[in-house]
Amino acid sequence: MTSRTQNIVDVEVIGWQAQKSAGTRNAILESAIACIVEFGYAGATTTAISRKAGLSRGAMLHHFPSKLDIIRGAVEHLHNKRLKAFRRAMSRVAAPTEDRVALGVDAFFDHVRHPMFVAFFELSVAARTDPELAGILRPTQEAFEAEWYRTAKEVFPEWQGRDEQFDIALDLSRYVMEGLAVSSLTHRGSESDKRILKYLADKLHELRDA
Amino acid sequence: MTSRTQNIVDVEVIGWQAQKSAGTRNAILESAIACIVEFGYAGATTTAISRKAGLSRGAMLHHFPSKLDIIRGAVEHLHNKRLKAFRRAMSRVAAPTEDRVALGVDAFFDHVRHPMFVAFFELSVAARTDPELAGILRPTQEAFEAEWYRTAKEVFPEWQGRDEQFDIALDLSRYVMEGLAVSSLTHRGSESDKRILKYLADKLHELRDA
DNA sequence: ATTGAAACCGGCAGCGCTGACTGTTAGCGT
DNA sequence: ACGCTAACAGTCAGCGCTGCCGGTTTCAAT
Repeated sequence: MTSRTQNIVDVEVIGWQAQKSAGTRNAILESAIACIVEFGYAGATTTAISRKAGLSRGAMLHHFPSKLDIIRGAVEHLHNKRLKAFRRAMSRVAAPTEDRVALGVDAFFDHVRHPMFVAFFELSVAARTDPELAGILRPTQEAFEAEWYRTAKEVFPEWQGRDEQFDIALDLSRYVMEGLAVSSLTHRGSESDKRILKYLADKLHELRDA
Repeated sequence: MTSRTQNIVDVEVIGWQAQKSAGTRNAILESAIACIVEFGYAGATTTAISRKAGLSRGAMLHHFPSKLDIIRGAVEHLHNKRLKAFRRAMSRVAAPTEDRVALGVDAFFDHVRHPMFVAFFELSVAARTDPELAGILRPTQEAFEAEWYRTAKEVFPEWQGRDEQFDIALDLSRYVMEGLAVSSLTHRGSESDKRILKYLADKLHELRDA
């Protein structure tokens, strides 16, 4: 109870009441992400975003002067959420369990099936033909990729010294699971996911023990 | 010479001179595909398509009354081209060579790096949030996928009887190479392609000889 | 209580895209 | 030679999206 009160006081001190409309910013960014997932990047218009966020377009443009500002904010927001989710998942994998490889595969597959992945995917595809969006996205993607490699090395120390095999394992995992995810997005969801994931886990074990 | 004259006569008989504007239809469809690759599906406007095709918008709308008609035609056009290219590539793989698996990997990787794949990819992504486009695309995708499985079984008869391994090999190939291709589209081209492709070929050999 | 800033709303103009229209030219059948 | 049809050009209205501006309410500070 004390800490909760303290928390409220903190909020009141740091940001004054009106600042609570940081919640509005948050709602706008969440809405933008939801619209990208639901309507695609081209269909994520400012009208749709403001409506789903529950305020008028004019009010939204008060917080974010232009559409690109919204996108910029949404990318950053997504990046933070994705990093946090990824670290949480990885901390579970890091625990000393019998088969951490299988856990890692499951974790990464969960990540790749999450709506956040869909949003990043849509953004990436749009960025291919939109240099401005590409400029926004590139640093974020590189940051996540670097974090991914770093964390993977950290979580699987037993691979130390077999860099070649480890890199292959990471590439293989990434391509198989991203390919799988993209396939299930564009074509309809497949039925043979389990089979190929089991094969992938087998091969990762081989690469580790070779 | 005779055959050439005969040919001209044939053309004149079957299709009258004005029918040569079937070439115009072809140019429009090629332009549509090029625009999808260059500007993305959302950026492939009728204006851009007509300009790249070298005629006025009004003239283009004479051949294809609506934009969706153009897309329909472009999808069909793409499908035919892709099937032909695929069969040509597979006929080379079918020849009795020392390592047909490696040839197959190379062939499919070429296919996946071809602009046609980019076009289909853009269309697939757009179709995720565009039911009408999805309706156009689905039969085509399924037809190609079916042809892919059929041809693969035909080209690699030595796999006969090991259906389980064969299906895994096909899924693995597809996901790895599509994942690779998509990655090189959205992120920048990677440098470790060769390494993972070599690993893939190794594993395919194992699956064949296991 | 008054003032000022910030959150919010509604409306407006500009722009690009689509689809439909009218007008022009060239080739084919009779 | 004549008329018809089809390929082509150019223009127009309608529509949706973006960005901006004026107006209103709410809240904190003095």
